[in-house]
Amino acid sequence: MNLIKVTSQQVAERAGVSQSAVSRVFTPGASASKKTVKKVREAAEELGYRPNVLARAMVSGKSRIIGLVVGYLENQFYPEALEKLSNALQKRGYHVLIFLAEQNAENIDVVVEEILDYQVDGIIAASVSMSSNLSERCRAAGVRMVLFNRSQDDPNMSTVTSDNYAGGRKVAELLLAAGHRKIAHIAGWEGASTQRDREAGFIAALAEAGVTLHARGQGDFIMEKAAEATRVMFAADPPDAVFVANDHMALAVMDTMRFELGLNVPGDVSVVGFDDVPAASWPAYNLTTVRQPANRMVAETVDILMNQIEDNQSQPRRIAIDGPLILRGSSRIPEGWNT
Amino acid sequence: MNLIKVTSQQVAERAGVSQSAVSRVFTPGASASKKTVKKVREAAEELGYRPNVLARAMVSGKSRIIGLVVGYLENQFYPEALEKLSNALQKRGYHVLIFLAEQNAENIDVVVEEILDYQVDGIIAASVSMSSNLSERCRAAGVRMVLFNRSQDDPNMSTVTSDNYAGGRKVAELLLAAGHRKIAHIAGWEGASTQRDREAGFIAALAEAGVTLHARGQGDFIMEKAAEATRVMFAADPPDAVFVANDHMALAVMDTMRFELGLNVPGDVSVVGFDDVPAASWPAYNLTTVRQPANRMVAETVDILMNQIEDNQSQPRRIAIDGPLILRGSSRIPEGWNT
DNA sequence: CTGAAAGCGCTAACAG
DNA sequence: CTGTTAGCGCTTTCAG
Repeated sequence: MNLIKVTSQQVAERAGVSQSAVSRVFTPGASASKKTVKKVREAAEELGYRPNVLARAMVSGKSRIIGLVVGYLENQFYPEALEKLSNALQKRGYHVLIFLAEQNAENIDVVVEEILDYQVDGIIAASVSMSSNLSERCRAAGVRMVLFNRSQDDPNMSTVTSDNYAGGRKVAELLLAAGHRKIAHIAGWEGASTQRDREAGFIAALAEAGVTLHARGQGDFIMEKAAEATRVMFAADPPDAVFVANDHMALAVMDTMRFELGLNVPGDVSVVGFDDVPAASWPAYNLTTVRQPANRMVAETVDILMNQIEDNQSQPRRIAIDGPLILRGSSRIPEGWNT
Repeated sequence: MNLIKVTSQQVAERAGVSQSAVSRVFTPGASASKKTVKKVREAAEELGYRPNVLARAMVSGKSRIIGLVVGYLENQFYPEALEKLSNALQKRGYHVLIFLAEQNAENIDVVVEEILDYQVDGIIAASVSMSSNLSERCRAAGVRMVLFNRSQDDPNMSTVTSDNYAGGRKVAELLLAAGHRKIAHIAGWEGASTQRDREAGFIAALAEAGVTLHARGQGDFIMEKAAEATRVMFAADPPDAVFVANDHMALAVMDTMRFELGLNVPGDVSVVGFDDVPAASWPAYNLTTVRQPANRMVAETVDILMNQIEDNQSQPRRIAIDGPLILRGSSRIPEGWNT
């Protein structure tokens, strides 16, 4: 049917035109007469020609590759986000070079360098922290970056998150309204802005009601650690409500309560998570949570990145999208709340 | 700290050597004197030079990019596999260009062409079916492909799966040994080899014991469809055991049984899945299942692909790795089985 | 509108 | 071991 590799030169010969004519036909926004286009398209079709993206990237300086750095995929929020991001980017003619980086500062440096080696047009870093050093490195290389679901103080860096602070507040308000007063928190990894913001909002709203945290455990976004924190917490003075920093941990927390500690959720204790991952709505958990609006987060992320790539003047943006509280069965329902 | 883009030429000038000397220093298995190496490395360090992978790919014909096609990420088996694949490949100096393809024949053609445009060295197709037409196209382009967790009759195509037939048998043997006789199956998408093989093994082992399928539902690997199939199945003559074609559906099946139909699992009905995804071991489900040995599947996949890339003579291989039955609490335990 | 020519940044012979 | 010389396949001036 065709040769191993067909070049524009070969198409040109067959079509009886110059090689640059072929290039023009395949370059969006170039000029060629109808006749030329026809001849070239036919020849290309016959030969099974497709432009070599790498060669194009070399000369144009645009690879149409986006580097995507992801911390880990165990938390269902990330596969979902990855899928949406990749689709949105594909739709715009970009493709995704994926890099999995352990949450380790050494490593992330290496990863970013490797990404840069591919002359990517931009980088999306999901749930990874970036030293300003590194972001500086990218800027020097002319590569734009946006942080997804992670914020950073550096005002030069674009970030897209849900409004974690407001989300934390909503959880506190719900728990308070439901009459809880012995309210505990199981925290995620402290290095994450999501953790800090969620907890800050949560604590602030509690404080406004004159309530202080009854207990606090450290789960680091890891299921097993969250389970252990739960055991410890309930071995001491048990709370009557627990806000877990994300759904992923909350699932483990609920399992521990029910199957190890023999507790009834929400009868003995209310549990609220954050993210609204698919498993949160599974009947076995039916977890009350704050939804992170993944679709809108993805849309914003891609928009910002495209703007930065296409318009060099475009300023960094920092966006926090409000996410709704999803009231389900793992928490006591306050009287008079319209569910 | 450094310029926008540093070329080997600039390093050469600074180091006082030729551009090709610089290239040699950065080309594994090239020869350069200690002195040259030192001078070049220093100059490169000072300038922040890193070779342009794309340019290297163009001339060498090797991009060190692997195209990875994935159907969908909702089933937890795939994020896990993706993570392991990507890590294994990174370890060998390759990187992953990821493509999400709906399970749609039209679409997959487009996706493969796009992948080819990037001059990838190989393709891994996870849970996607490939027309022999397409695989022919890849071969013509000199690109090797291996199918992950999906088999195909085409003997020219390398495939890596778990031993789905044997797995199906194991499930039947377990259910039979536990005394079940009204045994049902909720199937996945019929287009998938995994579905066909699992069911074939299952049915064969039942038949050997003189047992025929009590009922059969169609879930297409989709949670909601599996739930609906469960409702229909129990509205008729209820089975006392159900083999669900994968864990992802089995979770929904269990939830439907327990929370909608008020059934006790495994008291009223045993449920067995396939894959051993993380959620299968969560206490809320505690699902008996057949494990797909992801680590070994990934290792084999990468091995085969690397062999094909490095040794052009290398023949296609077709591998099915045996996976153990993981006995948990969602199924009745046969007397005398050592759990 | 079109062809000729000049590279993009790098590797791979080829002489020395 | 090292520098010189060709390109890899393509886009992009530049004349015409």
